[in-house]
Amino acid sequence: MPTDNAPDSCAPRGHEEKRLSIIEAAADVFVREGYSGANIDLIAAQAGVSRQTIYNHHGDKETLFMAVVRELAERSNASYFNTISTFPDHPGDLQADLAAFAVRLNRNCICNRDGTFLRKLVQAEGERYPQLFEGWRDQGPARSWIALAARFARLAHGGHLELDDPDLAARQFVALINADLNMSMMLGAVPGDDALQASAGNAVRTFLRAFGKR
Amino acid sequence: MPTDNAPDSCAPRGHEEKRLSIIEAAADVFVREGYSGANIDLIAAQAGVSRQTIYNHHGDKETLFMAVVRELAERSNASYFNTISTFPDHPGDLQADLAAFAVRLNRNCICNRDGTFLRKLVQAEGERYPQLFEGWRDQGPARSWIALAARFARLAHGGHLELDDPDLAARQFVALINADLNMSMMLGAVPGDDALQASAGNAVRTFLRAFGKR
DNA sequence: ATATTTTTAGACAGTATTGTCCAATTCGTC
DNA sequence: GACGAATTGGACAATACTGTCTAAAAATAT
Repeated sequence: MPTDNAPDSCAPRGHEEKRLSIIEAAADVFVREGYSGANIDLIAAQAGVSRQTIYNHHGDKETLFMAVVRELAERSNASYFNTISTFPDHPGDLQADLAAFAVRLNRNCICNRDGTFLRKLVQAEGERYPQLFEGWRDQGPARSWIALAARFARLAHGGHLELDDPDLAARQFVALINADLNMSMMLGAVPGDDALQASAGNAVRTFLRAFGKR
Repeated sequence: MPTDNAPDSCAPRGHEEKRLSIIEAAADVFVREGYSGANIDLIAAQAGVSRQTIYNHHGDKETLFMAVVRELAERSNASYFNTISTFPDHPGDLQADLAAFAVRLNRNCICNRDGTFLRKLVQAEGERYPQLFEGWRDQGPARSWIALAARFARLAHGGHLELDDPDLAARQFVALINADLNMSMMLGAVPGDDALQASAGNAVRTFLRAFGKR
C-alpha cells in the first residue's frame, strides 16, 4: 500500500467501518446525483473502497439504495424520539422553553444532514419504492407526531395551553417552526444558529398567541 | 401515416403545439425519473414526436431541462399572482373568506401539477443550476410573499387583524395552510377537495386565534 | 508463521443513451 | 397542385455504466 488513493475519507479499516463508509458515501452521491445519476465508481472512490467491495457488501445498486434509505430512516427516527423526549413538560418560561425545544427539533431532526438527505430521497424516489417509504413514514413521522401530540396534550392538561386538538397543534407547531426556513433550505442552504433561534422565536410567539392560556 | 404510434397524447399538429407537447412530456419524465434517468426517447414517445424533433427544437438535454424549468416557473408565478389578486381585502366573514382564499392558494399554486413539479425539480437539481433556481425564487416566491404580506398589512390596517409583522404573518399563513398536507404530498398524493377545505379551515382558525382582532 | 477470508485493480461483456446524419415523407402555404 | 420547411424513422459512432470475473495483495485469525 504505497499511497492511499482515497480522495475523501481515508480508507476505512475494519469490515463494519467499510460498510458504514459505503453507506455514507452512497447517501451523499444518491442525494447529489439522484438514483440514476449515481455512479458506483464515484461512490467507491468517495468511500475509499474498491467497486467490488461495494458489490460484495450490498449486491447491487438497488439494494445499496434501500440500505441507504433504511440507515437514514433509522437515524432520523432515533433523532426524533430523542429530541421529543426533551419536550418541556414542566416549563418555567413557556415561550423560552418551547423555543429552545423548537431549535433542538430543527437542528437535530429537520435541518441536519440525515433529515435533509432523507427528505430529498423521499421526494425524488418515493413513488418508485412506495412500500419502503410508507414503512418509513409509519415508523417515523406518524409515530413521532403522536408522541409530540401527547406532550402537547399533557401541557394543555397541566393548564399551560388551551387546545382542542393536540394532533393538529403538533402539526401546526412543526409547520410554524419551519415557516422561515423552508425556502432557503430548498436550495441546499443550512440555516445558522441565529436563523434557527429567530425562526423558533417567531413560531412559538405565534403558537402561544393562538394556544397560550388567554 | 398508417397508424398513429403516439402512446399518450395524439400527435400534436402545429409547430408550437409540438413545442408545448415536448415541454409537457419532458416535465413529466424529468420529474418522474430525475434528470439523469430521463430518457429522450421516452420523452419523444410521450410527446408523440420523433426524437429528432426534440433536438431541432431544444438543442440538447440540458437546454430542454432549462426550458422546462422556465416554463413551469412562469406558469407557477402567474398562478401565484392571479390567486393573490383574489385576496379578501374587504371580508364579510373573515374566517370563511380567508379559508376560501387558502383553498385557492393550495389548489392553484401549491398542490397542482406545476407547483409540485417545480418543487420537485428545485429540490432535486437546484444545487446543480443555482442561478436558474435563484432567478425563479427572486422572480416568484420572493415577490409573491411581498404581495401577500401587503394584503395582510392592508387587512390589519382596516382593523380586521392585529399584526406586528405582515411578512412574518404571510409566511406563517402559508406554512399553516400546508401543515396537514405536507406529509401526504411527499409521497405524491394529490389532496382531494375535502382535504383542502379541512386543512384551510384548521389553518385559518389557528391563524385568527393568533392574529384576529382580540 | 501460516491459513483463511477479505479486499483490490483491472479487464471484460453486455447494455443503454446521447447526439448526429440522412433520405424519405408529410405539412403548411402560395 | 407545387414549393419550401418541418418532421420522421432509422442507422450510426461515441461514450458511459453496471455487474462479473480473475489473479494478486492485504488483512485477519489461528
